[in-house]
Amino acid sequence: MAKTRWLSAPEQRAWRAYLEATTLLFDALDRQLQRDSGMPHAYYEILVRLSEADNRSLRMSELADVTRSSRSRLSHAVARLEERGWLKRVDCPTDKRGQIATLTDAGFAALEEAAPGHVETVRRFLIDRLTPEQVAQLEQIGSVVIAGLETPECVKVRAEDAVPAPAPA
Amino acid sequence: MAKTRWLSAPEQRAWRAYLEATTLLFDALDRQLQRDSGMPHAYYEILVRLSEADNRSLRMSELADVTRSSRSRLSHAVARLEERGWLKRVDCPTDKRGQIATLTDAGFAALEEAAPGHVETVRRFLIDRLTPEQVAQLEQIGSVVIAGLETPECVKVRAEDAVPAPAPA
DNA sequence: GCAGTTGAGTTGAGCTCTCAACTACTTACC
DNA sequence: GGTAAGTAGTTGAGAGCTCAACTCAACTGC
Repeated sequence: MAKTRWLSAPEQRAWRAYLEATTLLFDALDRQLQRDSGMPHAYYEILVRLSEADNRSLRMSELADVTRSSRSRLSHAVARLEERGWLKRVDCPTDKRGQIATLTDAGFAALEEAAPGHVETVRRFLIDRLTPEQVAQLEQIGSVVIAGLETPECVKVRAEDAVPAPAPA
Repeated sequence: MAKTRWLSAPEQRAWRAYLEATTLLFDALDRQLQRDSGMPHAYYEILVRLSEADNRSLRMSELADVTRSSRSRLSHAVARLEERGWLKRVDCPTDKRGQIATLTDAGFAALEEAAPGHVETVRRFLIDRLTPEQVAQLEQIGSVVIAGLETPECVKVRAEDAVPAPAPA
C-alpha cells in the first residue's frame, strides 16, 4: 500500500469543521422532528419524496434511490410508516417483484404539519446563517461530492471495497 | 405562529445537495471503517480525540464536548471500547463524580491501523474532489454553522425547544 | 423450456443511539 | 453546617440502522 497522504492543515480544518457542523446540525434536526412531529428525519424525507411524486407514489427502489437510502433501511422504515397509516404498499402491476409505496391522506397531513417547524429549523441553523454566495458554494460542493459517490464505479466501491484503487484524477 | 418562510429555489437546491452528499459520504465512511477496522465512525472519533489529548486522557464530559456527542452516547460507546480493551476508565482524583478515559496501547494501535484507510476515503470522496477554494469555503461554512449551534442559547434550544423564538438576525 | 443468474424486496439478529430516569457528588446560599 | 440546586456520569428500554441471508420473480443463453 502506498504511503498515506495525510490531510494538510487547511484540509484538516475544513474536514473537521464540516464534520462537527454536520453532526450538530443533523442531531438538532432529528431532535426537532422527533419531538415536534414524532418522526426521525429519514422518515420525513420519505414522506417528502412521496408527496412530490406522481400520484404520491413511487416504487420501493426509486424511493430508495431518491432518499439515498439502502433497500433494507427503506424496507424497515416503510413498514413502520405503514403501521402508522401514513402510507400503504401495493403490488406493482407490471413487475410482480415490485412494490409501490403511496402516501395516504393521513401521511400527507402529517407532512404538512411537520414541514413548517422543520424548515424553520433548517433556516435557523443553516440557511439564514449563510450569505447567498455561501449558499451557492454549498450547492456546488454538495454536487461534486454526490457526483463522486454515485458513479457506478463508486457505488460498487461503497458497497464492497474502498481500497485505494487507481482513483480517477 | 408566523407564516412559514419556505426555502427559495437556490436555498432548496443547496440544502438538498448538502443533505444528499452528506448522507452518501457519511454512509460510505461508516461502511469503510466498519468493514476494515470493525468500528463505527463515532468510535473512531473518540479514539482520535483521546490520542491527541495530554496523556491520551480526557474527562468524559470534555470528550463528549470535543466529539459533539451526548453524554449518554459517549457513555455507551466508552463502555464498548473498554470491553475491547481500547481504553480504560479511572476515577478522577479531584472530583469524585468524574471519570477519566485513557487510551490504551491496544487502542492506539487500533487507531494507527484504521487511520490510513479512513483518511484515504475522506480524500477520495471529499477532499480530492474539491478545489483549494472550495476547501476553504467548506471550512468557513462549517465554522458559521458550529458557531450558531454552540452558543448557550442554542444549546438550550437544541436540548429542549426549537420553537421559532425571536431568532438572532 | 429449462438451468443459472440477476434484480426487488423482506427479514431477523446484533449494534448504536435516544430519551428519561436515576445515583452520586459538588456548589451555593443562608 | 445543612438544605437546595446543579453537575457528572450511568443505565435500561425502545427505536432505527446495518449486514447477511433469504424468497420470489424476471431475464439470459442455450
